[in-house]
Amino acid sequence: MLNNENSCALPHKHAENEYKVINDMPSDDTIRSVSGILKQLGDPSRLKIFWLLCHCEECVINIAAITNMTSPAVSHHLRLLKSSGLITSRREGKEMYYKAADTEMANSLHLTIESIADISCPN
Amino acid sequence: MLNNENSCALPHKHAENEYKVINDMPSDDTIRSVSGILKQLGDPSRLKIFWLLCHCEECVINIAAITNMTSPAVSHHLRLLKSSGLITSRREGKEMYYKAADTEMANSLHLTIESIADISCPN
DNA sequence: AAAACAATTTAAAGATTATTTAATTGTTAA
DNA sequence: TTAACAATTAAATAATCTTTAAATTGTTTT
Repeated sequence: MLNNENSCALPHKHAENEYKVINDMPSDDTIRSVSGILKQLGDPSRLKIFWLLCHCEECVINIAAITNMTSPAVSHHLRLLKSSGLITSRREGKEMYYKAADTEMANSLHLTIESIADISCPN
Repeated sequence: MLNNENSCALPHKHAENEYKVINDMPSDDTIRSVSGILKQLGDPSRLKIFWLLCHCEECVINIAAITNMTSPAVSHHLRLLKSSGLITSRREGKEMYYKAADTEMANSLHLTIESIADISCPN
């Protein structure tokens, strides 16, 4: 058993619970997965797009117009958001419509965003 | 009044509520602020450090040992987390001790992280 | 005061990511 | 089937960020 109180792998011994904490630590895969999701919304352009798509369904050129970005840039971010499972798309004629995914993850992140906005910018 | 139903600034008119949504859109400052916070935890190294510091107080070399990083790298990430207000520090002798800030923001983000981990990695 | 330890800073390298422009694909309407 | 519009892709550039190695600062102990 590694990282227990006897093997004493840590340079210093401080807290009593620190080896228990290390044992409960999320795996690298979990860390990567969670940070991968949060990274999506850590970019202001994508956060703006995601917020918008939480509130209405829109086509690419409208998203570009609303967010002051070019279509290719929007397309790039939409692709990332979609492959993270945060948004979905459908085609109708010439246009692609995007909206926030109807999932626990997307809904939960939407709430988190509003909450952070309230806490950090209490206007 | 810009972006109302008459000025018709959008290339296409789709949803009925889209101009209402645009009017309610968070300011660029708010978007930057929220994405700035989320970006902190969008990096796997910082997420790991923050998770650890949500569960115990630790000194820099222990954090480095636990996360398999060098001290300078840890120091760099600690500085970013601290200037975002997510962690605090205190000196005791030669060592600097870090832990998660006791704020609504830090607590809320901790819950969000655990929630995302549960949703995306249901082990 | 010197030596040892802990942490930070700096500068540079390496890696990743965002944006732009141009070209291309897909769909509809003339 | 050609023209027009919407969206994506590709290549290149620009910008940002992470990590490393070396040097420096701060604190304690001998």
